[in-house]
Amino acid sequence: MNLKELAEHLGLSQTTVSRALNGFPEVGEKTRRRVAEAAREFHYRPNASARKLATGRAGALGIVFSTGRNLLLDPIFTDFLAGVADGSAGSDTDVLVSSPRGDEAETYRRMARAHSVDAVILSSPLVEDARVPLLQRLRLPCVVHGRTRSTAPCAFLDIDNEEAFRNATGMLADLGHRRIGLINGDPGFTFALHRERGWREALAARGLPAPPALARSAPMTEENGYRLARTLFEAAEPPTALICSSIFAALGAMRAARDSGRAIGRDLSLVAHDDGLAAIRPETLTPALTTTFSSIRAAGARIAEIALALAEGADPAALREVWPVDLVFRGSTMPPPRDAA
Amino acid sequence: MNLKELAEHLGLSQTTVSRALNGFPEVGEKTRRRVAEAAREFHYRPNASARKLATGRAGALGIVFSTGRNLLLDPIFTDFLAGVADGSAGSDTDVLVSSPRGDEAETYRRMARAHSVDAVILSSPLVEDARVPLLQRLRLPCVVHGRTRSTAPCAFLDIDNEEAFRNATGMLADLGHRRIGLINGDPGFTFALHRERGWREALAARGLPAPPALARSAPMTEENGYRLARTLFEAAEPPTALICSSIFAALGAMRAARDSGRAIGRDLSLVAHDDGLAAIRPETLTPALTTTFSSIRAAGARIAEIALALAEGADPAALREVWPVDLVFRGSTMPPPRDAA
DNA sequence: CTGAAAGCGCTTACAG
DNA sequence: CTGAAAGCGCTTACAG
Repeated sequence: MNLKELAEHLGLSQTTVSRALNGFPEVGEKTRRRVAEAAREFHYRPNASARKLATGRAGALGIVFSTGRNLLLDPIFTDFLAGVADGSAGSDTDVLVSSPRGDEAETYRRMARAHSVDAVILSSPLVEDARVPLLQRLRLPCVVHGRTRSTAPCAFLDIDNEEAFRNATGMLADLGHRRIGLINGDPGFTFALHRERGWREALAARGLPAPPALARSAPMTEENGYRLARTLFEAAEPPTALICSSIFAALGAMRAARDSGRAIGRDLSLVAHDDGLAAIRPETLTPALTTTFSSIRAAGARIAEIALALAEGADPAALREVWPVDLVFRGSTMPPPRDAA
Repeated sequence: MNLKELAEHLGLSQTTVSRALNGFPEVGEKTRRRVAEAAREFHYRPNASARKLATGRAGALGIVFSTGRNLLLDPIFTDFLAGVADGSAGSDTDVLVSSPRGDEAETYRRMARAHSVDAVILSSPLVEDARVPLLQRLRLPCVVHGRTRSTAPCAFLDIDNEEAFRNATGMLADLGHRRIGLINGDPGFTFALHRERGWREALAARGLPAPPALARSAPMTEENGYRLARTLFEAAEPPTALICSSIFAALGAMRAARDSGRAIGRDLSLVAHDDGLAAIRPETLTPALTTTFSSIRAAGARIAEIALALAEGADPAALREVWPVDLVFRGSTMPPPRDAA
């Protein structure tokens, strides 16, 4: 059943039916009701492509899987995407994911020229991220999950990584730790930069050294968490506390601690950033893990809303948010052992 | 730049330009080259919505995040989706993910009536899955990742879960284990049913008992892996080997083993199913984990191809594949300890 | 408050 | 081998 048939059935014009369905104010109340009734009865749904062509809107938000960055490998992306899908479910806007064939830039160009999306969501931004100026040039509205260096005319939603890791580090220092290691994500990513900065500042504020050797980074897998923790433990003066940028790295660090005879909590304090992944809940581990927590799914939902607003022509400058991050204290953090202080 | 402008610039009709661009055979070679050249020069891209409207194809594959099932919580979904995106990258078909607003069935109805997708991909199928008959009724082609009970007129790609777990169980039994526990996914899912069947058959084939108490199931999180393993260990005659349906559950089982003083490999043999998640590589754990392995990303890519074929009108009956699963032997599996036999 | 008609940008019989 | 024209199913000035 299409609009024409529905209109004929009702003895109305397509114009009126279309207006009634789209909630235009000038349609009479009884007409509107009749139309709504019939639409329901016949399960009428406007053809998505036709509507898009007529309105000029693509009716979709785009996300490109960038093979280069660690996005693909990142299990938390499922939660993020679920959030985006949640956030856009209210509108009739689709979420369109695509894999770059060849060049990632080419994929965005294609999107722009084919008008297949109204706005783009950028994940895992680099400090210097070429996608931002590219999208600018293509006049494709975009919202960044995270931030890039330049406060380019771009919307973003980030969590306060700097403050989160400043707090976590400060808390550990206040417990008496003097050597606090950092197991971070790849240094090109803004979140990693911010977290290291938070770590460094908290140490500096307390007059503690922040030697580069204490801050390591690599893609956030279990294996890398293990490897980096081992490296840190092998130092002449190994850290008594560790902060990990992901729950996966934390798992690896816990394994490294065990392998080197350290009891988490007692011999080694551990804090991890938790994105709220259901598959691994830090509060259920032994011991329960102290975390900096922020739901990545909630972020995804809000990002979809922002993208939708941009698609409607909202001002990007007004759509910039930095969310606070909770520090959740649990059993994995204690004062350092006597002999290590 | 649109088709009309491009045609005017070339001094040709829209018809010819369209045909040249779409590779129709009747276009002259020089004309085709001229057109291709100009299209490249002006970065011409046909408007996606217009093309869709004209051809009647939606140019998209649909995936619905079903809040009810564990899909959302499943980190491996990222890998699957990346595969789907890979597999569809060659065509100009988008992958559209959506969150069900309200009823999941309603979401499919909407997709069907709005013609927003050409085919649907179904993840995490239940043994009895209402989505299959629904999609049938809506005449929306679909491909199942996994299987449902009824060999409904539906395409699918599954891995041979039964054979995989039969092999793994058989291997453990051949090493001398007599009590082999199973930590499985939720029993409503077909993969869980098949895995339990494989486990049961391998035991039966060797005259070993397969008491229901040895086969546990729950959503495959670290915590559940831990909890179920604990339960199994508390039995009068605890298992000397465990097979886990996911790497996350295996992580939990390893933790439970440690907590109960069991050394993996020596005191407790462990096998896990590995989907090929980059964040946790079983070969890098201590000890390296024996696994049944199948790349979920590769499956996603093939599923996209199948969905594309269905969208072109291919016969679903010809598009059914069951992939073999590798059994990769590593350090976590050994003969049981003497005193436990 | 309602309708006839143009237009969105393509594809594709049909005619030559 | 090429083109004029209809049509895909909507939305939306414009007129009444």
